[in-house]
Amino acid sequence: MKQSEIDFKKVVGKQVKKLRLKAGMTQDVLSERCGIYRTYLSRVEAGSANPTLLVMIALATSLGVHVCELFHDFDDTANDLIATLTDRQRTQ
Amino acid sequence: MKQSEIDFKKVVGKQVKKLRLKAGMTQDVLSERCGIYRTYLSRVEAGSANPTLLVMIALATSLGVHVCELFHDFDDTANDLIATLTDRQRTQ
DNA sequence: TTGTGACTTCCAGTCCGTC
DNA sequence: CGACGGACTGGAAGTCACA
Repeated sequence: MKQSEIDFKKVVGKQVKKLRLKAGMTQDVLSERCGIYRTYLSRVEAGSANPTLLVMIALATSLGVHVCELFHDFDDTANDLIATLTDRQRTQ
Repeated sequence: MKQSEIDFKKVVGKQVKKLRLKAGMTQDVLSERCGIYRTYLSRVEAGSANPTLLVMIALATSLGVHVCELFHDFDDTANDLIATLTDRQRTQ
């Protein structure tokens, strides 16, 4: 697996954790609220899991935020990637 | 499966398709560029697939947009959901 | 060019534990 | 309360034929 992929999962995980703590919830409460398993939520927060679209939507709505919020922090990483790809497009 | 879940996948799929056409790519080109199979991309666009975080990031970067763009259109649906959940929090 | 059915493979997600 | 490990099952993801 590429390094960037690990980063993406880690960034999303950290964001989930941050928002969860901000909302004053335990993993137990949040996991129950959005219908996923607590141990799996733990993996998501740790950045070792690769959650699906529906899981992320469930997390976002249970946290009371828009899905975009989960991706908020890797703007820089993402923009770098986009720049690289745009570059590649231009030069080929 | 709940109706709302189908909607979410459909909305994301439509957004991918819209952005792909806007970039003037065929499914074949986009799928190759982000390393997923064309027929699977077709299912994602149709809203029948439930893509993972890494797939969506690959799609977004290959399309040259931020991941948030993929969720752009279901602001209303999402906000309704959040409102419902916030309500539930308040009343329990 | 794209959509879909059918099939396989492997990981997302569940459930049990321990520390 | 949360991290982590392992074993298991269903579904994400990969592949091809065909319309």
